[in-house]
Amino acid sequence: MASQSSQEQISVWRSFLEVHSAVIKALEKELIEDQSFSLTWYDVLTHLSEAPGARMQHQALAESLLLSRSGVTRLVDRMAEAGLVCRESSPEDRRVSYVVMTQPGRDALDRASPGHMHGIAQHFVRYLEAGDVALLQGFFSRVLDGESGG
Amino acid sequence: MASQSSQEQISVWRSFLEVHSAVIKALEKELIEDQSFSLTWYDVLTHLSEAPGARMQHQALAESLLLSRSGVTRLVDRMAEAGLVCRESSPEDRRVSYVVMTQPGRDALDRASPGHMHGIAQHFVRYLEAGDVALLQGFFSRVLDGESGG
DNA sequence: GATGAATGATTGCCCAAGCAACAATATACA
DNA sequence: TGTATATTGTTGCTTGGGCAATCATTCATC
Repeated sequence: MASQSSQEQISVWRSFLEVHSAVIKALEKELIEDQSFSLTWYDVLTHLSEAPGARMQHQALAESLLLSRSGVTRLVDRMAEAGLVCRESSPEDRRVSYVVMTQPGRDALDRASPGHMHGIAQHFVRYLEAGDVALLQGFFSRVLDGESGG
Repeated sequence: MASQSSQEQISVWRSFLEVHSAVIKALEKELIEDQSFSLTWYDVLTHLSEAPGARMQHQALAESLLLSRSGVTRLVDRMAEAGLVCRESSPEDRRVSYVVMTQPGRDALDRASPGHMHGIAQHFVRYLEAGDVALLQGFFSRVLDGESGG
């Protein structure tokens, strides 16, 4: 499309960054105030809850969370210490260890979820107008398709 | 608008996060490979270059960069050590110290800028289709207006 | 089957950033 | 004028995350 970026297009990019920062900060703050855990922890729990058996390999979790493997190792350490997840080693492949959501983890997610959804609605979704959803989703999908392949 | 978030709206939010992560990572990688400095440094230089006299107070810089004051102190320490900026204390208010872009800083920005602009075009702007710019800018502006005020 | 390459997770080390406490200075107001 | 309050920047401490090296295990090839 645009081989040279107009000022307006750069401006969209900058606004994108500002929106990200502002909304993330608001959501993180609320989540910590309400549940005393971070957006990252929430993300882990969400991904686990959507995975079959509420269990995922470290590797897969790292990819989903867009984090490095070592980051995930440490993250899981902390969450395990807090009792929200535990590790289980695979009998088939003794290198892999699964991260499994515990009942307290499930409870924590259930407690946090309504508030967080409300936060997303409040700080982001409510600014969407008719037609925005489809268009934004289209744009984001194109970016993700294009970027994942290189 | 939507007081309860549909699945599609949440999905937009998630895609937003993924796009941010993917694009930031790509840009950061390129910038570091090409110029061996980070997106944050680039941001500092950009903001300084747009400020009158290429100088800003720490405070103002922190607000622009969406960073904490202490973060900026340390950031400026590193950039000053690299020679890209320097500090100047204000004669009017002896508490404030200005961050001023040096000539090497200007040069670094000039060297980095074309590549970075190209990166933004490549990883973000080129996925914009006709009509996207206005709509995205509208949405982002509404979010920023709404969020800055509370 | 043995041996070299690939893969999964962990560890050591480092960096960047936030919070809270602080020092220096400026402002308000009594 | 003098004292309380606010503001600016810095510092100590902690945290979260990345990269590269490592260990254990599995796969591939011979």
